[in-house]
Amino acid sequence: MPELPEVTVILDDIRSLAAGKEVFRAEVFREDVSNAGVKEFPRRLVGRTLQGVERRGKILMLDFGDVVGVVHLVISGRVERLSEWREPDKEHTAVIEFESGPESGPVVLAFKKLWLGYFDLYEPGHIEEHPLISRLGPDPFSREFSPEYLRSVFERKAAIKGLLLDQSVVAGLGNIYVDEVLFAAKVHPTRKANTLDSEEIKAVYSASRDILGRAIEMRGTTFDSYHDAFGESGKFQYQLKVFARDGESCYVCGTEIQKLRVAGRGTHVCPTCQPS
DNA sequence: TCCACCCTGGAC
DNA sequence: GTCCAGGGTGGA
Repeated sequence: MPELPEVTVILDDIRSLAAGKEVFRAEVFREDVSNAGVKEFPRRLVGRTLQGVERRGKILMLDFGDVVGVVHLVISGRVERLSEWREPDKEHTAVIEFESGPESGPVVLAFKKLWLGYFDLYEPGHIEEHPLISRLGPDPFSREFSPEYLRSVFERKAAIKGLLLDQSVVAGLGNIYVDEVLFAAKVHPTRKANTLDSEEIKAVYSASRDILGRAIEMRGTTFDSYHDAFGESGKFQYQLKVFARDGESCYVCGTEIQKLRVAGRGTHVCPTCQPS
């Protein structure tokens, strides 16, 4: 479940492995993996050089000069370095081989399990045509993201959890980190956003930056599917206070962590620390 | 504002 | 064999 921290780590890996390298071979497994389709995908990438990488919310942006790869890993997607080229298949949904360096062998990156995800190609000037990117809210680490901003978007009676998951409100939070942020801010996920006082809004703001920042430092949260491009696990799962801890006791007060459904998502909460 | 749907593997 | 999780979309 790659959210902002995991995507950040993956991008760092891709940058260090492949930035400045030319694409030697590129293929997708199936027509629906990319908006370019099976035939056009290689035609538009081979021979181009990866100029740089960037993150927009949970989306990976790979800058190939005349072409931009827009990759969304959604839930199960991951990126892994392979030791050699292999044809894409159901598991290795998209595979890109970069040229060999003078001292290193070829760099082969597999974009795995893009089952609900995709590896779209856009022309640089047309990225905003992407339906999600055009609607993304501010990045949690941007200046735009502030307590004042949150106050303005919280003037709705929707559940706070649903709003924080909404990428047009904040770009990059997903189910794990929203639960953790709300616990840290001592706000119950079902609270109507417009009932938060300014202290609580500030707490949500600070917790978002703090938790995401620490998760990046620990190279993300690893459950079943996420590993970085070097196959390493993140360490933030050891810092989780509520997520996946239902039935266990709260580290702060000892109350049993509950699991409920909010905004259609499994949601973890300490009923004492986060009164509803 | 809510919810079924998309895809797949894994849990029962 | 059935059911569910997960992010995002599109229709009710």
